Amino acid sequence: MGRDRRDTRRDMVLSAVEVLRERGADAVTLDAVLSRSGAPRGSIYHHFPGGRSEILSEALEFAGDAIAVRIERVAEAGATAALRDFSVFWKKILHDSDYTAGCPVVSVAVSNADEDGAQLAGRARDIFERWCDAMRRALVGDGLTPRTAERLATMVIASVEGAVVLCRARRNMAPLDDVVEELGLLIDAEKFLARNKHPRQRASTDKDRS
Amino acid sequence: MGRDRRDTRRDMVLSAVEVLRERGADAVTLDAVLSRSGAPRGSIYHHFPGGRSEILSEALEFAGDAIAVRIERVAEAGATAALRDFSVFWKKILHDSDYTAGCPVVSVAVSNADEDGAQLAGRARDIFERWCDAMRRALVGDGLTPRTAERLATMVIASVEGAVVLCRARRNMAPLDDVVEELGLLIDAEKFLARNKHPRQRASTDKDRS
DNA sequence: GTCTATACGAAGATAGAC
DNA sequence: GTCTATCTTCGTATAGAC
Repeated sequence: MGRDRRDTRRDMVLSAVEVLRERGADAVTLDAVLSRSGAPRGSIYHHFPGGRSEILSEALEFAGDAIAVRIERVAEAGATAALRDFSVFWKKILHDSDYTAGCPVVSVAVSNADEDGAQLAGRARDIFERWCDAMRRALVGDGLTPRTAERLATMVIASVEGAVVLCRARRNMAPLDDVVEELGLLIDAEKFLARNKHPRQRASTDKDRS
Repeated sequence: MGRDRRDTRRDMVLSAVEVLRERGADAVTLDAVLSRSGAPRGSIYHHFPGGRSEILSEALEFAGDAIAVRIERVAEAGATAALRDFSVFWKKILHDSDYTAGCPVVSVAVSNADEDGAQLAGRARDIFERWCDAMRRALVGDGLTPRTAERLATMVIASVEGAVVLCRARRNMAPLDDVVEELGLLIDAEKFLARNKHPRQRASTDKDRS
């Protein structure tokens, strides 16, 4: 339990994250992780007694946590800053990978595999929840009501994640640029409505809630 | 080339679409398609000489085309109607599958597999493009400028697609409800800006375009 | 800790019988 | 058209040597 685990184990997790981003959960095979990380085959069950399942789970956790921490940190600077930082993060991923890499959490969420797939899906849910919550706090700090902030935070995460998928498909940054610009307008609009205390009519009536 | 292909072949494609929605592209195995459709094993290479690759390709095409036609049809009734219809479509998919099914095009886009994966990714791009274009025309019909309409159309597709992913993860409709409501506000805001001819300052300067 | 060897199953694809 | 082998490859996992 010391910290003699350094290179090999960490490299394997990072490689698993890469594969997860580029080719989805099903593509995170032991061979793929080994060839990427250069780790020796004999190290697999030494570092990960749970085998592939454990590697995949840890990769998801690692990647989701890193992004969550990032959002939470910059959220104190306000929603606009958080949105900008979130966007910059994905643009770097997209650019550095030449549009072959996307969001690892989305990858897990859309491949509801069999057995441990349910457990992974649950973790994906928690990670998304954490991202939304950090963004929501940033929006509350900007003066929005809790309910509006929650709705808008979901909008930010959903639209950026969707844009990342579109950017991969189109192999350019246009969708993310478009979404960020519209989100900026939307945040301003919500702030305006909040300042002027105009409880505009909403389309939905808060039914269908969980 | 007649039309004696009826049950078996079509059933296989429909089953492939289901698997694609629920478990991603890699999960579209011949066994999965056969067990779902009930088709006989010997029919595979009779109906699909290209094997698995051909089945997957046709499933993507079939699903993407159906949605494109749907958007294009309702787009004539305006952007708000198109958004509502698009949302209703996904809510039905989510509800009927108990949140186990999502967008088949996203599934393909995030699993950039090796060989024919590149070809599939190209098809996914075309399908997204077609969806965005139909939504863009609806927005132009509502009085928005071409550039604003294009940006907002991308926003609609991206945010709804992202919301579908979040709905699957959370197993409820809240993300989609939130996104649709915010999109309604955004469409109204853009219409207002267009009507009042206020060329507001934009954050981006149209660089980084493809 | 890392290596090799091996077992086992899943999956794609082909050949030939019916 | 459909079925039954069969081949091959790949991926997970284990055992035992070094």
